Amino acid sequence: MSQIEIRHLRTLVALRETGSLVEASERVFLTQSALSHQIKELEGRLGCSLFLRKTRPVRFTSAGNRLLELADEVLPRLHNAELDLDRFAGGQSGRIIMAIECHSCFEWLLPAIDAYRNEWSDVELDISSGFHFAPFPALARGDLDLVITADPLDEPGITYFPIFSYEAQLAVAKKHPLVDKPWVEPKDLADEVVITYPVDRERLDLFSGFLEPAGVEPARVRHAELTTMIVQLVASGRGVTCLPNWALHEYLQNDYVVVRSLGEEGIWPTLYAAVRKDQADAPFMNAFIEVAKQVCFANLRGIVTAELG
Amino acid sequence: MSQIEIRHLRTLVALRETGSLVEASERVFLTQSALSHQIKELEGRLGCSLFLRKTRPVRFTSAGNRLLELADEVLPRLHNAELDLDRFAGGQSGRIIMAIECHSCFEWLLPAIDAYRNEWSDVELDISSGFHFAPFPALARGDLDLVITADPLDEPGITYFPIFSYEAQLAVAKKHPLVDKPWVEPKDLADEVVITYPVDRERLDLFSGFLEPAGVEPARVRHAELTTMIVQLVASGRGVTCLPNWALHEYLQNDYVVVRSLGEEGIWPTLYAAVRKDQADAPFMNAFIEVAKQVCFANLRGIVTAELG
DNA sequence: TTGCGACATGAATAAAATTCAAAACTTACT
DNA sequence: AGTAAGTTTTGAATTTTATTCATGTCGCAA
Repeated sequence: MSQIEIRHLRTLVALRETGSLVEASERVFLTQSALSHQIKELEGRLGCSLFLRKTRPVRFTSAGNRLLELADEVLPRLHNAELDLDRFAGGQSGRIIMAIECHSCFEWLLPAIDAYRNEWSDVELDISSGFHFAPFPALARGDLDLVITADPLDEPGITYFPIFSYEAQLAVAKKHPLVDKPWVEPKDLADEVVITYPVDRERLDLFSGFLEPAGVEPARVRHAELTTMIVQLVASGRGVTCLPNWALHEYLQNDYVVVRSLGEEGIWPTLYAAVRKDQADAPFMNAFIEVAKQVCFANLRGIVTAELG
Repeated sequence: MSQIEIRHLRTLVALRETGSLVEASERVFLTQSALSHQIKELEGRLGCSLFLRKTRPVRFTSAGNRLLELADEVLPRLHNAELDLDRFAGGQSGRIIMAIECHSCFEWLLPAIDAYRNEWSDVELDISSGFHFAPFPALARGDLDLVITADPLDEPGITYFPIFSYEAQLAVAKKHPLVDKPWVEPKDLADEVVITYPVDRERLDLFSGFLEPAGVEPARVRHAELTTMIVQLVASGRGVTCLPNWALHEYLQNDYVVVRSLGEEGIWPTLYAAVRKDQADAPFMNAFIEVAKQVCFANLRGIVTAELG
């Protein structure tokens, strides 16, 4: 089947450059005899001779020249591929396909990706929208490489890097009765309309970390896609919402809404980058997480450093 | 040293196309075990894994994808080269570097080359001007592939194909005394100025086939490069010359000169194409000789079919 | 659980590439 | 011509590598 091997191309190139089997053999770190056998066998398989040996330097036949042409096309590409692979092997390059559990995280993730791409231009980057339902199996089997999550489950083969912590705050209209309370208790929301992103409750701090533990169900849950839309509904008194403090910051500045902590201590989720163990030490991956942290701390108001929980 | 082999690229492509080691192994005519070993070893050498096996179809890592990219660049080129080499092996293609001993032969050789090139466009063709002195050693060692000669020496490893025979005729001015003789004898030229191409005497029919056997030396030998120039000198009575009848034809038509045979029978050299034995049966080579003959018989007046001498 | 399909593994085997040692050519020089 | 130096060829021995065979393991679905 496969007649020609890389080895043959290397031999022919060495032969072209040196002009004799003896010198070519030094070049490819083989004995001259090996080269003689090697080429003889190739010529046999190809059915034509590749060069004429009775001259110095050797003369290539048309067939030999055709193979040299092939070598000139192939060997540099091979070399480049090997260089790239060395970088993959050294963790200098790789692929990061991400998914986010935290809906508002797009706001800082996109700038983080942009910043990272400047330094690590040949790392393949993408955000996958396809694995919202079950990101962890996808991460484990390699469909994803990084998941932004607030719930570090203790899965084997997954490493979690903390990014930052924030307060999940309740936002209410300025004239809302809860404004008078220093903080919110779960039962305060029993009669409220709660406005959320259209995602599972487990992925919402308000439910998973506050209402469900207390067994409280709000009067109604209403969905909106965009953060501004949610805040607008809240500001006009159609309900309350729970958002990260850093996402609410600008609306607070503009005096649209009032925010209160959930419970006396407040709820302080931590965002983690979940990564497969085999990539956890790769420089390109660590660099991404570092860049993400830097971008967040530079741009988001109200977040704090997190320790590994 | 050489990490990646063609075989590896083929395996990866099969794997991409089938999605599993089992099917890929059928595709490359190996056992599943062989592929497992092969890839494991490559991964070890490269220092990174190439694909994730726990999924169907298998997922390639960035390194795996990089190798597939390489395969897509390399394998088609390899295939093309193999197709070309098949044609070399089958004698459907090759190289013809020619030299001519017969100085006037450019006149028919160039049109012959043009005609041949139409049909055999990827045969490498060239006329070498570098081996006028010793074309046969050059032919034997492969610097040349074809020599046009009138003297088929019995060299081993060389095959001669006759192209055509012609008469080597003496051209003289219309008022020259020799016009009165039906043919020329060697001694008739003892007092003449002979005009020739500036080449060795052995390559001139007049000397090698007529004067030297008779031990006659002309009064003077004068050289000119171009056939027209030679004929002009002859026409104006500055000397006589010997040229192939087909080269003289047009001047005869125009009544510039008169021609006479050398001896009663005339001298009838035959032009041969001398070819190395290993190329003597190659279709591309036979085709060239056939085309050359056709072109000659179509364009040259006065030539006759030759038999192998 | 069990069974099935797919991949991994280790030892055995087959195949190959390479080396060694010697011979056959080539070339240049005397 | 004869010889010496350098180069390629050759055949057999050897080493290395690729492949197979026979199991073993793992994940997944019934």
